[in-house]
Amino acid sequence: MTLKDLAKLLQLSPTTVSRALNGYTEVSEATRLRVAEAAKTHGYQPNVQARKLATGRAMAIGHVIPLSQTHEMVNPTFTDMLSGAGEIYAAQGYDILMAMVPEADQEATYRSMVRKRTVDGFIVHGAQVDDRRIDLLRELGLPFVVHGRAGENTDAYSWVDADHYRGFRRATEHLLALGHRCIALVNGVETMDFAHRRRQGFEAAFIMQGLPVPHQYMTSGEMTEHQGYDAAAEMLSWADRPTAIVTSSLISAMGARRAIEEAGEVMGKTISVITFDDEIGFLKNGYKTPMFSAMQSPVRVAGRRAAQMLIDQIETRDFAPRRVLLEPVLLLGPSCGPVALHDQN
Amino acid sequence: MTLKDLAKLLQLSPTTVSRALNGYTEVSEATRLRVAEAAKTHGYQPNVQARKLATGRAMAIGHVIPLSQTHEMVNPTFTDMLSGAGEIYAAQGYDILMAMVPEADQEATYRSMVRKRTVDGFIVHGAQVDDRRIDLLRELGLPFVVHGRAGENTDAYSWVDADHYRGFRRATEHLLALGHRCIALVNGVETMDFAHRRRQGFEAAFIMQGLPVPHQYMTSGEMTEHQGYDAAAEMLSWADRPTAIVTSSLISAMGARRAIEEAGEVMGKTISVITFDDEIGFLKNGYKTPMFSAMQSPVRVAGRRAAQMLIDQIETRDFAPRRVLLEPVLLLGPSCGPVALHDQN
DNA sequence: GACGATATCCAAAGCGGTTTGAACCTATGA
DNA sequence: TCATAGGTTCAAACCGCTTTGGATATCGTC
Repeated sequence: MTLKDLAKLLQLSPTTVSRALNGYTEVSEATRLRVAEAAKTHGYQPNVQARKLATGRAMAIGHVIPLSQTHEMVNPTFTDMLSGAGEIYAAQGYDILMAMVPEADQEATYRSMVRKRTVDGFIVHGAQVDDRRIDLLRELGLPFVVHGRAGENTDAYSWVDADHYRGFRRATEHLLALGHRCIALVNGVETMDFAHRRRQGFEAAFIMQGLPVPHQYMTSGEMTEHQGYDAAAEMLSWADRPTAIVTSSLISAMGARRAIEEAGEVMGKTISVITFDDEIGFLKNGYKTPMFSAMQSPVRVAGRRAAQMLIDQIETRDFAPRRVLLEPVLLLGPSCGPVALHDQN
Repeated sequence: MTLKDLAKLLQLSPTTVSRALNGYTEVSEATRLRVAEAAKTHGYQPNVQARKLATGRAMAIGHVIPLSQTHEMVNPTFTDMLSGAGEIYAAQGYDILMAMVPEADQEATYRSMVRKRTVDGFIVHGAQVDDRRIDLLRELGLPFVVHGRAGENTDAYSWVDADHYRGFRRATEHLLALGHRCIALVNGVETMDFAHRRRQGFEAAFIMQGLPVPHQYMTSGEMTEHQGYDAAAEMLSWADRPTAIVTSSLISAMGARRAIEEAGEVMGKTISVITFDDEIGFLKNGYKTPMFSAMQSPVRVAGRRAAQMLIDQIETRDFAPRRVLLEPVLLLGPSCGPVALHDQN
């Protein structure tokens, strides 16, 4: 059942039928209804490829996911980000065109998607402090929204990001207020923009109170269980070990907790832990009550916001930069306590 | 730069240029080279929409990811599965069209993708024991490959799956050989086909040795850290507690380990743990040495196999069912030991 | 009654490829 | 020498939709 068939059936021209179905005004209400009804009863479904060819629009959004070169690993937050975005796309008739490619092939992937006209815009994942993709995409001309930011100049493109700086500053201030001074940071890889901002927030908390930044307690790496474990185990073996740990993901926090327990310490009593929590589906911070004190910022929400922002740009053709900064919620759980308790150490 | 432009430039007809680029034989080698060169230097890239319209092929594979109705959560293995498949797609010029939709909307999503001709085939994720999607897809007529299987009748469709039954049987036999008799199973949701098979494997190990199946130690649920923790914590509080635990995912195993340590037990000494490990990127079973004894079956490999299988079917138009059963590797780590040590309990 | 405005509809020309059917050469064999 | 076959190339139709630029009918207005 093509448009032509339907038109013939209705004794109308394809033009009119097309217009009737697409809500143009130059069609009488009567025929519009007639067409709509016929379309429904005959199960007419426009051929998407043909429409794309005619309109030049792809009705699809490109998501190019970087694979970390070292371990071909995908950041687990990506799934939830995408499912958030997917809700919006589904509602507005856009498809998700996905590619998971190593860093090195990214530029080629973007270029090819643009040349092939296979998407109307991009969501950029895994923004680095110094991210060449921003310039590339500006050059390519399609609208895009960055999940995260890339370095200092954040005016020239659209983005949706959590306020990692404030989150980590506030978390650190919270620990300082509890009397902690030896606070460790188990951060993500700091070429990633979000990790860079988190580190700055962590440092700012000390600086603003005139305290020295505890560089000796600051580490960074891929956010795995083992990273948290190794970092915590190492530092807990020191004579001047930290009394509190700030981690960058729930999964590192779980590793840190393991090291803490193995060292015979008690989380929340002798060692405090606070973590960032993206609230991804299969890794909950506790079940009924929270397991860790945490800065929460649901990545699913970021996905929704980014998707809507991009679609708005595509449909209005207004590519002026837009921004959304999401404030993490500071959730107090049982994993933090005052420093006083472990004085005797 | 369209085909027509290129043809004019070369003083050839669009027909010839098209044929030259697509490897038809009715073109002399000389002109083929000339065309190829011109295409490259002028950066000609065929318009995908136009080609799709003309050929009727979409050059895209549909991945419809089910969101668990309860928590809108996505199985974390999916990312790695997809990145495995992505390698194959990229090499063969296929795109990934993705949709994450709640159970309830799945049928509609499949139907719409088929009607809109937007994909050439499907990969089915998250197969259930009783999965209506199989019949639906057979009815829809596009080729598809199931990641996993759906119940007993596995002849009528193509699939790629790990041998969950054998994996769990062998793991359980291993524990039995170590003298364990009170063995717990912390399984996934058993409406999922893989979880169902795992349970059967677990039971078979007992049955084959004439031992009673320890139903009181068998639980199932969403495979989260908390699931592992809760199940282990609960059972360890019993008088006749288990001496070993088989878990369905690394993440549940981590929860179980937490409960074990909190209970003052020592994993691998007083309580043994063995787990299934999909080898997903960000959740490694240990770093240099394994953390858990495990049945390993990399989901990334399953992704590659499934993708290749599907593409073969699409390109040969031979939809006869094909199957790949992947044998899990049994990896012995420090989390398992003989039962003798905890006799005094 | 003529005219412009408005509402409604349509033929035909794209969009950018693929594919069918035929034409044109050139070499081969009778 | 001519028919035949094989190797190359092309014009034109087609895929199914959108959109441009009228055409036609209706209506109010002067």
